[in-house]
Amino acid sequence: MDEGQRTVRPETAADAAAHEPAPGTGAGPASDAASGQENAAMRYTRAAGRRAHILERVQASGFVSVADLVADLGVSDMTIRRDLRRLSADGDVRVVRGGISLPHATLRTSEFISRAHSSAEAKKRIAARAAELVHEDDVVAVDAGTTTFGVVAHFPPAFTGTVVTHSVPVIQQLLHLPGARVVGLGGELYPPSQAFVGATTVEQAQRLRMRLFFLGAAAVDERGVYVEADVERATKLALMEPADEVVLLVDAAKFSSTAPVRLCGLDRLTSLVTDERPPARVARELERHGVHVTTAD
Amino acid sequence: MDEGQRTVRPETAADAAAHEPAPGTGAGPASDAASGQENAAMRYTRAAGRRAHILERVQASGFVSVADLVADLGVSDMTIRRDLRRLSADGDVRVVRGGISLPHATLRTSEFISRAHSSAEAKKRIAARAAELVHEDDVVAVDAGTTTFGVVAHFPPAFTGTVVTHSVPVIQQLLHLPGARVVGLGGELYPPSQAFVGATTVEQAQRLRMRLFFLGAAAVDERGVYVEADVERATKLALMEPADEVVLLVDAAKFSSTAPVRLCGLDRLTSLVTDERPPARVARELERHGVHVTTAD
DNA sequence: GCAGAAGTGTTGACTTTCAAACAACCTGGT
DNA sequence: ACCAGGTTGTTTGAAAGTCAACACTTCTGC
Repeated sequence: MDEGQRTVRPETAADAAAHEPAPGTGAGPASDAASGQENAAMRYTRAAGRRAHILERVQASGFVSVADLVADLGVSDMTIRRDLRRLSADGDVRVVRGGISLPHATLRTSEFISRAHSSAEAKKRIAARAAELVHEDDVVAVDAGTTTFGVVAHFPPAFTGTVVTHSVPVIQQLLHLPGARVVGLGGELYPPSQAFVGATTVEQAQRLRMRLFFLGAAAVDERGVYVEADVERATKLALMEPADEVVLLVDAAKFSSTAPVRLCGLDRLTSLVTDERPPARVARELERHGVHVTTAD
Repeated sequence: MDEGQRTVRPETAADAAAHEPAPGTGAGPASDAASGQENAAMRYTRAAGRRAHILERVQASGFVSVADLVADLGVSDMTIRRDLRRLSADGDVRVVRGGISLPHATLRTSEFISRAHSSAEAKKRIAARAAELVHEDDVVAVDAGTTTFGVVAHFPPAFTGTVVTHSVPVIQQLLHLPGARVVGLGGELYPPSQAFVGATTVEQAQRLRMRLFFLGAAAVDERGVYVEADVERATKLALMEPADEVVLLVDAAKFSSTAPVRLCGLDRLTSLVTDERPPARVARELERHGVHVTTAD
């Protein structure tokens, strides 16, 4: 480093000439420096625009570093830092070492997603494998639940089909799949599964038809599939009915769990995706009903 | 600092005795050191538990610093850092200087909320003032839109009523209002407003009744209220119909905007909350129809 | 015009974080 | 007992981020 003083200072084209008009006033973004045509009138409106850009950045990705902003906006790190301090005083962002993140309140993707990490590894593998069943132009329904939630994240990036769901986290996730058409089922929010349930939900489901339904459950044994509550049962059944294929996603723990409400028998399933081979008795029964079992390892 | 060597090392109770059993093995969280009873069998299962805790933290708040985790978990910064590297390799978090944040994909509260900051100050004030109209045990509907979105954040913390909405961001926000009963209207997702619209949505709205409806709009003049698209119009009308009071929330910019679709006349409004006094012609017309105008300053 | 206000860039000293290398330690198997 | 493999704490030097003070430029109001 010949002129290497310290760290992240911006280096626009006006670098060779050390003390030129460039320093002193914000030289503007790199593009300006190159084109050289800059309206003097807009110079001092820039601070506000910069802060807007910073907010966009942090809200888009949850965190931006000072260095990134310096590169983006073509101003010095000190200027960025002063903007940050101001934004933080307004409560819009939280300043942390090296950059900013969203303030506590804004974010909170909620306990739901954190629960999704209880057996994160297994669920991730299951979800990835299940997502392989989805065609780019497909009509699929996605159940509420942590495992099924993961499937959406593994959808093909070029997905242009339709997704039906009553799960709030799934809807939220789908906002970022630009090509997808999303049909949401309304109803009353049932907090334990963060999904809409009730008569209205069932009614809406009955009007639909889809090729695939990714089903979640609380427990599975050789006699059938079980869930935690009756309200869940009604909604799940309503979504199974109009689906050509029902794919059950469960991690291995579900084979040794119990849950109070019986959803249906194993004969209602088309396939099952899990992370370990099911116990012998369950496996035998699955085979008897022609359920296709996929083990994601 | 008498023993001040460097930085953030943990300082449990076993601090005075320099080279004791404590260093070398993870001494466990501070509580363990105090109670002293620790099961030897679980010692080396701790790494996984630590990583789970870290995930919870970051998912709860969007960012955690290494220093925080050191204090929380009572291990050295290097250990934390090693955990972080591993989590980041799994794609669960993003390591940034000083800590971790959620990875790009997980978060993305989307452009929507960032748009909410276009005239952030004004909208925040409007939202706060409008939220004062809400009783603790109330039935209110919330329209899609950046301004109306803000209202939910200002609901009384002890709110135990019912909220009806077709807006995804609003639903998401309501997940964190534990007392609230949430009725979501399903339908087809309309990306520009991140809300559900269509015949199904309208139909569901027609079955409801609420005391208050917080309405958003793209433009207002003395002849009425305007929105951007026809699909929005149908949904908004369907929510106005069953509401005892219709409260329109608009920032002052909307008085000088134009939008192509006429929603309704000013006579359909009960109140209007804005940040600057409306232009004379609009104000006169509002008064003529008995619309109560609140200016949030 | 001119003085003050506001916005920036620069410098230099300081603090915090990072990573590699090593040593100490636990656990499980032979 | 002892060794291999994994986990943790410590040291150390380098890299990165932070802050206050100062100098300069442009804008605003008089």
